[in-house]
Amino acid sequence: MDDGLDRRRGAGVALWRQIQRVLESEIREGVFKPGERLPTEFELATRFSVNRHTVRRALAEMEEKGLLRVEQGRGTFVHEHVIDYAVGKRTRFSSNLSAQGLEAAHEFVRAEIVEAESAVAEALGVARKDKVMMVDSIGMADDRRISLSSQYLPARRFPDFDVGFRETGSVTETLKRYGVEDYTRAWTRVIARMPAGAEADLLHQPKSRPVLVTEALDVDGEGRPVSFNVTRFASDWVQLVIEP
Amino acid sequence: MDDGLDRRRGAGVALWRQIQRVLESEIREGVFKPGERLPTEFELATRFSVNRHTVRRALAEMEEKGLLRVEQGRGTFVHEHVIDYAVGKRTRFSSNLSAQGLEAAHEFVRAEIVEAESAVAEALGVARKDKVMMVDSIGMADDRRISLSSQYLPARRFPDFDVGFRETGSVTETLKRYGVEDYTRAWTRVIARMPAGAEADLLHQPKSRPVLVTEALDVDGEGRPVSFNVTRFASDWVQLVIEP
DNA sequence: TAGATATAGACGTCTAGACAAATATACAGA
DNA sequence: TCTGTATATTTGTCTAGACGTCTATATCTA
Repeated sequence: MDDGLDRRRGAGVALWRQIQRVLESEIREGVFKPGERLPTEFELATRFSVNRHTVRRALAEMEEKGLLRVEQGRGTFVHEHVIDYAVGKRTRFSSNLSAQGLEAAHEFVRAEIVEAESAVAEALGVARKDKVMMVDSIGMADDRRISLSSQYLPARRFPDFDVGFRETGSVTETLKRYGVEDYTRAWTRVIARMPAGAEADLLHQPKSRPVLVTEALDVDGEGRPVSFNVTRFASDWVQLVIEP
Repeated sequence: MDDGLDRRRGAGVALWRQIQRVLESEIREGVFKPGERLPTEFELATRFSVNRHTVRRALAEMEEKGLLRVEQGRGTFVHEHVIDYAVGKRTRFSSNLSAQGLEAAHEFVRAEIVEAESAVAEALGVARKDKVMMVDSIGMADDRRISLSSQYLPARRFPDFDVGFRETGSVTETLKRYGVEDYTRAWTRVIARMPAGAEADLLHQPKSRPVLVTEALDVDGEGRPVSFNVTRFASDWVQLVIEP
């Protein structure tokens, strides 16, 4: 049976590159659809009559190109639509998603009045141990969990913020109730790291996949800190696009 | 002798990751300097008492991160300074390099009056088979060859352009002799491909390393095409930074 | 019925060896 | 002295096998 490979030595194209080419064209042609699991490494090795390591080399290249998501213990999946999440002056969760035809929602997780620890205090311009409202929520794109946010707001300025947020499901709408008609992004920091167990659980993702973490400050029209946000994005689904 | 590796199974960090970490910190600490060849895979495998494939896995990650240049048959080298070559409205070879503390120069290769073939004719807005001046030159950054350009200019509008170019070594200065006080970039296209044999020779690079090829049109103040450029950049040394 | 445990499935790591391909170097001959 | 050829060096490819690690599913027990 012809597996489409030119096995001659000196043919000039490594077997693993040929396998990559065949699989990439099958993805392009819709044989494997976004989100769908590819045949296992063993199955592909059998199909192409090559060693499993040869197949793994082809899959590794495709993963590097962003075509595949490879998950230990689960399988190899055709990558689905990666969300371009714009981070700029007017970073907005909902408009970021609706611009890409996705339905945005927040799932409230919990809210808590806590004492500001140092990074939070410094960002919000409050004293250490001042009360801040911490609101945890999950960002949904269509039916997928793409982010986990911890939002900190000065408790005195925004009492019962969580109540309004649960009612409106929108940060922007809730802030308006406190007279903050608009806010903008002061700064954003970005790192990548592995999620904590609870984070992975809340994001419905494996512990072995990284999260993209942003720390950001939003300020009101007078430049006063409104909220400090720590957001963990599921990095398989979201890429940040930095707008100057 | 302690090679710095925790070989216990279940230690949680793969051997190849540990090797990568050791080598990366040695590069950071200046044990291996930019441009310098690393010990061979065999030597590293012996040093760390691991299989050569394990070393190759570490080196592959470092290559992917841009830390190393790996050349079949020659060796593995610490990557040197990669030039950020800004491509925007005012793309200029010399200012791109001097902004990074590098000395820019062009080496004239050859000039020839040729008949415009279709891509050139279309870009310059001249008839097929109209005469155009084709000037080949090599772009130098300090003492390194980073680009090979074929520049096409309408021969009637810029007669003997090559003479002025050889005298000034500057496209901008030569164009001023013809009353073109300024020019801007109309469009740029970018692809990557493997070089032809002659291109690799002229760039002093192996045939096995890709080139980044830009096709670009420069226009004068009235929007009239001035030159059409095909530039092959040595992709090991140059990355394009696209400016809107 | 729910939770714990065991098993199966799938990818990840490491070793090992053989041979190919590209480049560098040494040597021979004109 | 220069060119061509042979050899050595170094990375690249492919096979093979064993075992580790993570996840999913099935089964057992309370």
